[in-house]
Amino acid sequence: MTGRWALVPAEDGGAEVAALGPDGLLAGPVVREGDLAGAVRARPGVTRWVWRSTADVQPRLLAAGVRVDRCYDVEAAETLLLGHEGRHGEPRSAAAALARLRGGPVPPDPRPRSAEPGSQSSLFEPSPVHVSLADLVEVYADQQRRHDATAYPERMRLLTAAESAGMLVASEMNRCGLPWSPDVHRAVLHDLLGERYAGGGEPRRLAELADEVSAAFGRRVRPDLPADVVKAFAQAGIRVRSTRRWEIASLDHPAVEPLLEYKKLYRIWVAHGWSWLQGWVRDGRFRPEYLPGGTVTGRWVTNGGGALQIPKVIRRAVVADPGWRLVVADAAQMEPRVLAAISRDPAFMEVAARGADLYQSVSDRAFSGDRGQAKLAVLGAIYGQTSGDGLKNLAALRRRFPRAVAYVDDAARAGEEGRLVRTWLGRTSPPAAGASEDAAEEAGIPQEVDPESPAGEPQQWMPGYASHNSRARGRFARNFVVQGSAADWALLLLAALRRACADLAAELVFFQHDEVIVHCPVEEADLVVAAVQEASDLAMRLTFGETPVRIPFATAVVECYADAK
DNA sequence: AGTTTCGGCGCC
DNA sequence: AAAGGGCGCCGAAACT
Repeated sequence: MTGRWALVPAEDGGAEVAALGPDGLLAGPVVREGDLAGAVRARPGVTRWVWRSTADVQPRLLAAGVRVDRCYDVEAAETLLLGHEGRHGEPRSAAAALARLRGGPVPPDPRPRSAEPGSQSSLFEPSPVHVSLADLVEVYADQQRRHDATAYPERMRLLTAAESAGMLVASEMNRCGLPWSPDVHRAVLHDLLGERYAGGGEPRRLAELADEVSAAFGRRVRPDLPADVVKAFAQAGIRVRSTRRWEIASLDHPAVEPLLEYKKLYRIWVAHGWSWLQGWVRDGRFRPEYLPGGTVTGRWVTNGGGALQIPKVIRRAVVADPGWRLVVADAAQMEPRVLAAISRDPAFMEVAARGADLYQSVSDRAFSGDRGQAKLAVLGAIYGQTSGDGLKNLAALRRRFPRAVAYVDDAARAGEEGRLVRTWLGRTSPPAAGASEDAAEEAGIPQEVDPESPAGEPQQWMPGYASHNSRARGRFARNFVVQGSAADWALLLLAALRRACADLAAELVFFQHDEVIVHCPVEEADLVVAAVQEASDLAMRLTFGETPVRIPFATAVVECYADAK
């Protein structure tokens, strides 16, 4: 009852299970069990459960109070392996993987369903094609071989294991939910927006601000309609291209102030107002649906509820249970530190080895103490800044940290040339739209001219210039290797933290790229604070190998999320 | 009438 | 001051 076991749920609530050998193939009989959770509970020695989809199995285990240490999510792994093989668009269901293996017709993936407040199911409906345990094992064994064919098999194995751990964490957080006080939320809304009027229209404060905007223009203007606002400014003799905050803010006009205030509050009202509260918070918990690997870089997304975009003012509503605390832990300068780890730039690693503010350290070495410039330069290198002071700053950064900048420059060049780039563990960028056209154009092959475009305008792909698309792909690839490798690390962090919490009453309740929240009894708070930093250090070693780089956490123990930092 | 895209802004 | 990466969400506008 040790080692890896495969599991396939049955229609009737039971399951089939079987032990796997070192080659990933069946190493014992297929056992039919009447109770899925019971089948797992009865085999505590299993080190890793291999199944089609965590989102399919894990909710049933959690409902029965069964916890597994590790799993291997075949469909998550299929997605990553296909990506590494440069086959991003192909169906990634287990059934599709099996069909590819057997040379049969490949079924398309089920369509993702749309977000539904309060729903608990997985993003994909259950696969329409049942995959038997024997078939699943066949796919799994083949995946093991495909790991060996990657650039760095050990890293790829770590990546699929980490993504699987992320799936476990996500389904546990989906079930647990984030402690949320509807009373506090309503108080915040009332404070900001005023009373609601019957009929669902704008609350009082928004109506007042709309009136102020109209009064300033001398006519009725709807501040939520960009076209109306642009027209109103034009009539006042001010030409604006859009109504974006940065374009409006500097204008000299009495409508500006109430307009900006309106936009700020309007957003809270529509995105996190009373109807959001009604739809997404039940029994004192906000339950978004986390989707690990939902973005191309490996960052998570949430399906519905906007959990990763909770406005700061609304965080007042995130309140620990009585006698419990929220351990809010924020990784300090995660992405620059990850760049240090993946580039192995000696000077940059030295800077990133310290717990002290990284931007300050960089500025001491390269910007005569100007922290702001150092931060702009570092972020510009990671994001691909193309103009302004960024370029000058980048040159200074390059002089002091040549390997770090070269690392992202190389990625940018690969992206511009339409080549794939990978994160440290092997998550692979999708081929960007237009890449093949640009490559052909650079090779001198004429492209079809868009018949809709005006004849007199120069085409974007005129020889001698990297196209707009090409440069955009460069920026994407540049960012991909850093953001994606940071996401690699974050998965390992979560896995380690989950392990630490398993010995406590503490629960992981929130994760947002470089920030985690653990909900725990007040007595456990100190343990959890230490566990976060230990998990960070472990994740760093596991992900990047021996490196002096550290990612320190700024941690606050609070009763309310808004009181952190 | 239903579906897709756009504009704007929230988060990292 | 303006600009660069990744997302989700909402209502309005633009489509089919």
